[in-house]
Amino acid sequence: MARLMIGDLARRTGTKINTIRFYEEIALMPRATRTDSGRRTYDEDDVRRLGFIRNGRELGFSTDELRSLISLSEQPERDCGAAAAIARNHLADVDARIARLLRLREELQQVATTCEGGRMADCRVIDGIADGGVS
Amino acid sequence: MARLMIGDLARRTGTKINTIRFYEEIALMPRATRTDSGRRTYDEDDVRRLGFIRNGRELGFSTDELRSLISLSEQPERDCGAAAAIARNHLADVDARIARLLRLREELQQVATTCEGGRMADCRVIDGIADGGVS
DNA sequence: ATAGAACCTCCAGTCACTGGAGGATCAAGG
DNA sequence: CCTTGATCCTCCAGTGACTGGAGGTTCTAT
Repeated sequence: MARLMIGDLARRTGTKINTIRFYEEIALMPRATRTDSGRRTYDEDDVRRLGFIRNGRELGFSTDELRSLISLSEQPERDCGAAAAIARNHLADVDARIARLLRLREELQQVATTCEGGRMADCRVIDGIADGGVS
Repeated sequence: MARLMIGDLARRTGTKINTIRFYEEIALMPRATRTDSGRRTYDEDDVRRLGFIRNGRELGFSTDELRSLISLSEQPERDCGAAAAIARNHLADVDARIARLLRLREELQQVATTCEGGRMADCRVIDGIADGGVS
């Protein structure tokens, strides 16, 4: 069972070494076992856990959300509804952001096409974004 | 011409007072004119500008992006083509953001809906995030 | 024996705010 | 005129999620 050094774990998961240490500090990763000289060592479970964390972060989950998802997953007998709730909540967030961005997109497009070859004084960019799709 | 106090501007734009002062500090808002006793006063232009900033921020534009858009708009004699180019550029940004969020949404929805009322041991939320959409 | 890679801790900085302490000023009521 | 309470001021510390670097130790290979 070759134990992994922090650099190996970093390469395996595409995570910076400092970030791994940071995750340990905020208890998102468990406290790593150490060699006699004090170096952190890891195993395949750690690779999976860190992989989960990285994916979760990329999907926009906060470290708090990930912490609760992880601790939930460590109680295999518990009901899964809480985990689903966290995901649904996050989904609602994403939906709202998409909706706002679509409105902005429309504004920007209008702005970009009606603003050809005039002077800035007549440029609708600022007003367009100032309205922010709250039209 | 009743001048607005910082609290009025805050209410009008849904911005916290401290945030307005912070925007002044980082030169996103101009240095406010002051009363004799040192209180900041604002007018309708400031309301519009702050509205623009808030909308832009909510839509994911950095303060740097907002600053350049604003400074462009403050050169009324300049050719508007530059602004249109920047607007198109931002449009491309927004398109990319929307596309990314739509992909994210799809994954999240799968994750959130395939997990109804089981045990954590079988929870699809955890697996879904762990897979990170590499499905 | 030694070079250099990889590790360690600790700390400062980033971005975009947010909150609070401690103090000044203003408008209204008594 | 005085007091009360709201509003304002400056300054500073903290947040989340990292990132980077200084200064020092340990491991591995030649």
